[in-house]
Amino acid sequence: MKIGEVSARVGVSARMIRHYEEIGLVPKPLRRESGYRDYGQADVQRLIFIANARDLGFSIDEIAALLDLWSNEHRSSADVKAMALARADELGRKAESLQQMRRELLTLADCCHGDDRPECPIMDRIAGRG
Amino acid sequence: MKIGEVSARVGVSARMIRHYEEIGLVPKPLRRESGYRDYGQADVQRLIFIANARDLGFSIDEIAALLDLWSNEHRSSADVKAMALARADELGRKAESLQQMRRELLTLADCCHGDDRPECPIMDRIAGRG
DNA sequence: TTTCAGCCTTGCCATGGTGTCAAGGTCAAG
DNA sequence: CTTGACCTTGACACCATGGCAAGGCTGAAA
Repeated sequence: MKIGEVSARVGVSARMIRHYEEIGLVPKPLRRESGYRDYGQADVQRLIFIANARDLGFSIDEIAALLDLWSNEHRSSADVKAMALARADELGRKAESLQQMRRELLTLADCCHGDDRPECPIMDRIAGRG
Repeated sequence: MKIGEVSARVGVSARMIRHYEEIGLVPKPLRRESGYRDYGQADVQRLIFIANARDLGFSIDEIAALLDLWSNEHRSSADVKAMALARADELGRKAESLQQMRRELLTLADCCHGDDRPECPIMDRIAGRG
C-alpha cells in the first residue's frame, strides 16, 4: 500500500505519516524498488491508534507510552486508566483557563456600549494594569 | 531602561520582548553606545498592553490590530467590542472541544476496572475505529 | 510506445510562544 | 581592577501541520 492510500484510509495526511516515521512513532516501512514506502495492515492499525489517541488530546510522548502499553501483553489496565485520567485532568485545566478568558471578555464586552465613539472599557482594561 | 528592567516591570521575558520587536509588534528601541537597547515609558506601556491582550487569549495578529485601534483617536468602540466577542467565541469553541475530549476520557475511564489485568476498554477504544 | 496526470520522494520554510545555550561584550559595585 | 550579573546575536528545540519545489515513478489512455 502506498502512502496515499494509507493516508486516505486512516485520515492522517501523508505529511504527518512521514513525520511520525521521522520521530519514531511508526516503524520505517519497506520500500519498493522505486523508493516508494510500502505499508501493510499493521502499519494502518498503528496509525489508526495514533490518530485516535491524538483526537483524545494525548501528546506525542503519551501516545508513545500508550503504544508501548498496547503491545505489552502484561500491561495493567490501571496504567492505562491513570494516563486517561491524567489527560482528562489536564484537558479540564486548559478548558477552564480558556473559559476564564472568555468570561472576562464577555464581561468587558457587556460594559462596552459598542458604538462609533472611541471610549471603550475593553481598551482601558487591556491598556491598564491587571 | 535596559531590557532586564523592562522585563521585570511588565512581566514579559527579555526573550519575548526581542521577539515582539523582531516581528514588528513593538518599535525598535534606541540603542546605547554599547549596543544595549534603551527603552522609555511608552515602550513599557505598549508591552503591558501586549501582555494583557495575550493573557486574554488574543493572537499576535489580533494584538497588532488592537494596537492600531489603541492609537487611533477615531476608533469605534464597536470595532473593539467585535474583536472581543469574536475572540470569546473562538475561546468558547476551543474550550468546548477540550471538554468534549475530557468527557470521553472520563466515560472510558469509568468503564475501566483499572486493575492488574490487561483488558481495558480505553485501549480498545483507541485501537479501534471511531 | 509515447505521453501525461497524478502520485511519490526529499528537503526546506513557516506558523506561535517560549526556553535554552553559546560566545562574547558591558556595566556597576566593591 | 575584578567579578558577577547583565546584555548582545544567533541558533536550535518543542508540536502539529501546511506549503512549495524539483525531480522520479506509475498507470492508463491515446
